[in-house]
Amino acid sequence: MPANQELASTLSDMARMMELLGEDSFRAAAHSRAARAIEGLAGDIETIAADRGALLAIEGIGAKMADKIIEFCTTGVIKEHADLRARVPEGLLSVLEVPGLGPKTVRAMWQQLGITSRDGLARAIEDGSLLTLPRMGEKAVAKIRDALTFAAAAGQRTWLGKARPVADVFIDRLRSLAGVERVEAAGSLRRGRETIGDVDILVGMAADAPPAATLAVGEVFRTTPGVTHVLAAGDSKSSVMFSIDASQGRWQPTPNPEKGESLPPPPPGGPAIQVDLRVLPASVYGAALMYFTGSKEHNVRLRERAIARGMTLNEWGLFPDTHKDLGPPQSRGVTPIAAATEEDVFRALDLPWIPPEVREDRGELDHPRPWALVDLADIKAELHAHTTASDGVFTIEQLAAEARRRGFHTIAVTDHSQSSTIAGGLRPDRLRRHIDAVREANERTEGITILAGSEVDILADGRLDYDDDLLASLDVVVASAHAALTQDPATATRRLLAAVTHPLVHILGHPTGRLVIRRPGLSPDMSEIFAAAREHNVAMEINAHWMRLDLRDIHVRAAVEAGCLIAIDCDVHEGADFDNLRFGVQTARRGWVTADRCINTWPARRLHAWLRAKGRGGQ
DNA sequence: GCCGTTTTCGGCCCGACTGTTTTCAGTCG
Repeated sequence: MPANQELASTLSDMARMMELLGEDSFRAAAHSRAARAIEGLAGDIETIAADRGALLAIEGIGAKMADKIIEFCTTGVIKEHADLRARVPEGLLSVLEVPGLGPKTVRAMWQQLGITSRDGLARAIEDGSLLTLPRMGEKAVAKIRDALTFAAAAGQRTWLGKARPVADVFIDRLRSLAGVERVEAAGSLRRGRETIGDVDILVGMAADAPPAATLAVGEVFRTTPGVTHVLAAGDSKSSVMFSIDASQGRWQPTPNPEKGESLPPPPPGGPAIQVDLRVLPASVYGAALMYFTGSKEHNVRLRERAIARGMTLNEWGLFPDTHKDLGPPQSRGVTPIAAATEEDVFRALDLPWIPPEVREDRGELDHPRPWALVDLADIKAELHAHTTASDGVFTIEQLAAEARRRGFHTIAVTDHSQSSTIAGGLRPDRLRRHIDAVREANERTEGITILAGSEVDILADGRLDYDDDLLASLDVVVASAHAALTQDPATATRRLLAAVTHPLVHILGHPTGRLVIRRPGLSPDMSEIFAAAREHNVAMEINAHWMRLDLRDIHVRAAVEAGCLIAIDCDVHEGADFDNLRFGVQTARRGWVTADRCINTWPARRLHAWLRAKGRGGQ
């Protein structure tokens, strides 16, 4: 595990153990906050920690936390973490992950009943001893039993590309119901995070809609085909489990039984994701949408800002006082300053509308206004696509026709190189013939430019998979690492630097080779890679496939700050891959990419000139 | 444990919902 991630997870574990031990909750929260801050860093924590001042400059990290981080970076452990682990049973943290169980309840289970694992909890349910806990009745126990059954699925996050279609099923179904004015997905899905915990659907009802219409929305929601279980069914709030397709496309794991490998068992009831519904008046939709879009940390910042201006912000609107001792303002008849639209609420807080993707408490409230992030409609070129020559399903012409249909002015044919044998990589002679075929197709085709390229392997030692003469005959060179993805960071850094500094490389394809949830990939020193990419005028790819999303959001942000160009590519193998573009664009937006910074938005003339300049003494 | 256009000490976001209770504790987002 990369050091940043390991430190973040250590601090996060410490926070949860402190909660279980009943220690000061603000102290625990401070550790959680520090963990998040570390997770959001693009730079290597071990480098940063060499300068104590740099650590202290990170928001949420003070003197004591800095010492713990330095201790981690120099010794590999934090003594306090070990002390906490000695006091908290191993399996207790997994009990805390069961939905609906919080630190207070789990602590009571542990202290009063000796429960230290999910198995122990299940036994206490069956023998009835759980009922002896204070405030624990039949219904509460039934809920926990249910949650335990679904914990395997519910505790797991899933891929953005798996969750989005689920949201669309519900949105399409609810949109046309009587009284429904607005339907949208909120939460991490709207923010475009690479993994999704549950899907949040928000429905805004017209002012004249009768109460029955609201109830009908809930009913239709809960009876949607694909719903396997109803978790909650209130008037304005419902939760269900919805079955999802577990396939992982061309990355489907293929275990080798001879080596004793097997797939993990599916969770009981099959793979599923939780979907939550909230129904509210359209007159407060904006405030509610902000609230349910989050992130939680972003919301906290906004509320603090509201308080500093003598106002209160909640999901019902922005209110002109802070008398919280008198009860919620909306139930005291106080008229909100703003509530109907997000724009209204932001404006009343002296802010421009903030795109959902950047609402992560990473400085977005201090951004010089207004926001002008790259948009889906800005993308006019696809620079990474495969044909039947290697492992794609389209011929050159079919690929070009599909790209033209989607409004692109340029499509680059970049089949695999010889070392990617499993993917049907092209030997040099085949590539030469393929280049000729692409050029001929380009001559015959109207309305789009077809470029001859290659996705050339970066070999383990940093050499490219074709010689320079062959590479120089291509219009586009995407250099990608496909093998040896478990190299140590220093070796990986040298390897990728060799590719980025190669004079004929245009784009560094899926730079780390990570797969979301599945595989960590390389962990080179990204700041070195970005500095070299800027100097050598190489674009860093955001691979739009939801399994990859590589570069990831925080690296995109660092690349932008380093002055790099960004490419957003679908890595097309089949038609559906074009549809992943929205995930790539969302990831770019999460990294604060403007349209001008993204080469896929450039007009044909500018893009083609940039490509030609490489390797011919230009730039 | 962090942090400061109210504060270097004393705060730290806010409301809905649920299930348990006769006024509230815990969890969630």
